[in-house]
Amino acid sequence: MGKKRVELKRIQNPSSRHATFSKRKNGLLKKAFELSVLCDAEVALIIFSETSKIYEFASNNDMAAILGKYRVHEEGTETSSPTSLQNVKYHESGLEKLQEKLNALQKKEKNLIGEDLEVLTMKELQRLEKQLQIGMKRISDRKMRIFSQSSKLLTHKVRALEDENKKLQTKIGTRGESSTSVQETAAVHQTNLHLGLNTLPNGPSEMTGDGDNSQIGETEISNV
Amino acid sequence: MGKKRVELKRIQNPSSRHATFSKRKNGLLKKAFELSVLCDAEVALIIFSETSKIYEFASNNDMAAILGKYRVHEEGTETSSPTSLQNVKYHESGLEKLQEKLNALQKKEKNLIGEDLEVLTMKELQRLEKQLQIGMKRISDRKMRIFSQSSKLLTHKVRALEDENKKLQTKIGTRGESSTSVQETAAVHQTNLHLGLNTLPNGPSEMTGDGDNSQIGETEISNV
DNA sequence: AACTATTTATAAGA
DNA sequence: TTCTTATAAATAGTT
Repeated sequence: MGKKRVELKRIQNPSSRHATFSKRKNGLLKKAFELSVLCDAEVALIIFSETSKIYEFASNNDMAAILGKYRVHEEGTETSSPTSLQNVKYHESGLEKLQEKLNALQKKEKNLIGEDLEVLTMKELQRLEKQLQIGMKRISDRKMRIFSQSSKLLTHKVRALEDENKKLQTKIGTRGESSTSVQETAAVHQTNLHLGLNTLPNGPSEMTGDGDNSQIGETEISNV
Repeated sequence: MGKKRVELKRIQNPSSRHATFSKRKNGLLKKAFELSVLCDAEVALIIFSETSKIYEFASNNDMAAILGKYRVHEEGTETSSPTSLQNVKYHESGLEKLQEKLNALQKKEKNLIGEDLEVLTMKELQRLEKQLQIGMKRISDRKMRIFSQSSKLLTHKVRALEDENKKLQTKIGTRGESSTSVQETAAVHQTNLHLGLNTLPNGPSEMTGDGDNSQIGETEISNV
């Protein structure tokens, strides 16, 4: 519900993702509360942000009660056998699922760094390659931004120093020789920066582009 | 959001209360799902109707994981804390450490696909880039190997067929016309293979080369 | 369950 | 974060 229809997938831009999270989290909490009041329902809502910050709502302000009730209901649903005490612990704690998750992630990561590729199909390899290209592009962009920022800072510093120098010179009444030396210093900085960029394995814009270079703008750069 | 503004209190009329419950419950579940997808957040939502019918949503379809994480967070909040049975279980099972491992891995993976780069230093970015390049190279090699292998197989097949065909021809005593047809068949196979290579997003040899393509030799290829 | 008139939520931008 | 505004969504009342 905004100025544009939004696609149902992870919002790529981190800052707008966080902004949206903040807004929608509040909306969700509000609606959970409303449902509990209007319809006299028991509602428990737990939200973890990307950074694992927690937000919660529990009708009647009693999370424990609802979670307890939930567990009872789950027991009725369970298909599993009369598990041993060990197994109960294992299952209840969610260790099993976590372990699986971890394994999956480890496999994925290995693939990303080019290991254990033997089991992958051609299609999967293509997908992986694309993913890596996107990663490379983003890293390259990020590096560019850092360079831009440091270049900006240096330029500012140089200008400030130049100004101050001029003032000092007029104050003292000495003129001529040192003025050029300052400008040379600035030139050296710029040259070094430029060389640094050129030695990068890939120029930021030469990647197999998905056309999304628009992020590199003045405003973004200032966010470094 | 309807024809009339609604007061925030229990809806008195039972049937409209139930109707509203049904509608809003669906809305809430939908929005919980959306938040989890759009913002990559972990969301758990449990709803009990007046009649204690249960409705639930858990991001990643893993309620246990979120409730587990919730318990851990609560621990940090608790003023008193002769840890509950649940908490003891959590620690005993080593879930906490696993959780940490998982978090670390997730961060790493995000970096690999070019997300959350903001916190990284230039040095880390460089290292990451190198890692990705290695991954790309290995994937490229792997693709080459698969192609080589399939090409080899086809060549063998073609030769075998050619041989058999010749034998059959001499046996029957028919000569001349079909001999060329066999060679045409072989040519078609080769052409298809070549086209297949060309339709790839990136030709195997056009990668951002660091010049080290020497590993792809006959001996290596036969190890596929 | 479907239909709309309205209210709400929220995306984008400052 | 918070505010504003344009617009998309949710949903109250009704059939």
